Amino acid sequence: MAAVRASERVYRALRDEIVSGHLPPGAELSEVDQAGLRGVSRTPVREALARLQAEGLAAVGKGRTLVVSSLSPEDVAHLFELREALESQAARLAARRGAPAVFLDLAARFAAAPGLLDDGDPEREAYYALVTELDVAIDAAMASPYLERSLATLRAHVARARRLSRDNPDRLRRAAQEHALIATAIADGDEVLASQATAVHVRASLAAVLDNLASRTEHDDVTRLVPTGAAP
Amino acid sequence: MAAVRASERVYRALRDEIVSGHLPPGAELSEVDQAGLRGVSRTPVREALARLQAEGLAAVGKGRTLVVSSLSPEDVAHLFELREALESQAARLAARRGAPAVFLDLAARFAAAPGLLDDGDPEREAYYALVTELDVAIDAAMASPYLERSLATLRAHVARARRLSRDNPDRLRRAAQEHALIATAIADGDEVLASQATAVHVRASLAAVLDNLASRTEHDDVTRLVPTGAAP
DNA sequence: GGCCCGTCGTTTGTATACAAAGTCACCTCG
DNA sequence: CGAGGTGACTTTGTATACAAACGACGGGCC
Repeated sequence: MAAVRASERVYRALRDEIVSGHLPPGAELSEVDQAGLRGVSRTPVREALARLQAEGLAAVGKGRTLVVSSLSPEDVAHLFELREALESQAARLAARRGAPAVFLDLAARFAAAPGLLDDGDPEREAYYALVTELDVAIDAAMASPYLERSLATLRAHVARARRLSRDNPDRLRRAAQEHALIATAIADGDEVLASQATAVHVRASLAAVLDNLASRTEHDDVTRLVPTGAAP
Repeated sequence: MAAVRASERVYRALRDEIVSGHLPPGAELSEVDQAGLRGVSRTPVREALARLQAEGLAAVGKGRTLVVSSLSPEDVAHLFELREALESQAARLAARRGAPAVFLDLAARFAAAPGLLDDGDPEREAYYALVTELDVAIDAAMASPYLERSLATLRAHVARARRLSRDNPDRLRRAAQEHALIATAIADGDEVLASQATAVHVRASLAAVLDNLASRTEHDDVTRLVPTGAAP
C-alpha cells in the first residue's frame, strides 16, 4: 500500500503543489496543518519541509513560520543566472560525450514542432514533454552526477517560473527553433555552439517570462502571487 | 548555553569532520551512534544526516545505512565540471556588478602572495584564508542568491577534494597568479576575461589535484580514503 | 554439499508526548 | 494617548516509545 516512505510522499506532494502554483508564494507551511492534511505525523512532514527549505522552495517567514518562497521578477532574473551557468555546461558536456543519434532524432522533432503548436493547451503540454525528453537525454549524455543534481533542483524553480507566466504560441515556436539548434549542436559534437545556443535560449526564455509578467501586471493582480518582496 | 538548535550543531560538526577528512569516505553514519556520540536524541541527528545527504556529502551505503560519500578521482573530475560552471558565472557577474576597489586590493595581495609562500604550513593556511576572502567578495559582488546557494554547497565538496591532496608550493604560486588575474579582470569589469580566467584556474586546479592523487597512490595507501567504489 | 527458507537482530521510519521559545495582544502605567 | 512590559498562546525543537522493514545468519531439506 504505502510502499514508499510517508516523508517522501509528503515531500513530492508539497513540491508538486508549490511548482504547480496550487500553493502560492507566501502560503504558510505549518507542520501541524500539513500533518493533519496529509494524515501523517509531524515527523515526516518536518523532514519534507526541511528538504523543501534546502532546495529553496520554502523559506522562513516572519516569525518562525515556514512559507512558500516568493518568486519576484528579480528572483526569476537571478534564478536564470544560475540556469544559464548550469545548462550551458550541461549542453557542452553532452556535446562532448553524447551519442549523436539521440540528439539528431530530437532535433528533427523540435524542427517539426512549430507546425504542431498552432492551437490548444494539449499541444503545449506535448511540447513541454518533448523539452523534458531533451533534458533527460542531456542528463544521460553529459554523465556528470554533480551537475545533474544541481540541475534537478534548478528545474523545479524554472518550472515554477514558467508556471507564473504562460508562454504564448509565438514564443513557443521560437523556443522550438532554439531547442532544435541546441540538439543539432550536441549531435554534431560542437561544444561551443551547444553551450552558446543554450545561453541564447536561456536569455530569450528569461526575456519572455519577464515580458509576460510585466504585461500581466497591467490588468491582473499579480501581487497576490508575489506578496512579500524580500523577507529578512 | 545551547543558543543554536541541536540539529544545527550536529550538522555543522558532522560537516566539518567530513570536509576535514576526520570522517573518511565510507565511514558509517548511524543515527544511534551519532546520537550517543553528540549527546542528543536521534531526531536532530536524523535532520542533520538528511541535510548532509541532500548536499551529497553522505549517501546510502550497502544496506539502509548512510555513509560518508566516496570521492574518487572520477568524482573529483565530475565535481570540477560543476565547479567550472558555477565559478565562471560567478566571476562574470562579479565583473559586471562588483566595486573595482575591493578587487584591485585583492589582486595586489594575490600578486604579493607568491613571495610569502616559500615555507611552512601556516603560510598555506594564510593563503587559503585569502582565497576565502576572494570567494566572499565575489559572493557579495555578484548579488545572485541562487548562484550563491549552489556555490556554498559546492565549496564543501571542493574543500574536501583539496584536503585529499595537499597542494605543493609550486602549485600555490601558480594559483596565486591565476587568482590575481581573476581579481584584476573583475576589477576591470572584464566579464569575458574574468569568466575565462576562472575556467582556466579551475582546470589547472583539477589537474593539480589529480596529479597529486596519482603520485600519492604510488607509495601511499590511498585506498583507505577512497575505499569502496560501489562494492556490495 | 549446496541451496532455500525461516527466524532473529539491528536498523531506520513513524508517532506521540514534552519542553522551550518567540510572538502577539492586552493591560497598565507614565 | 502612547509606550512598555507581562501574560498566554501558538508555534517549532527535542526526546522517547513503538512498529516495520531489511539484511544476516543458521538450520533444514533436497
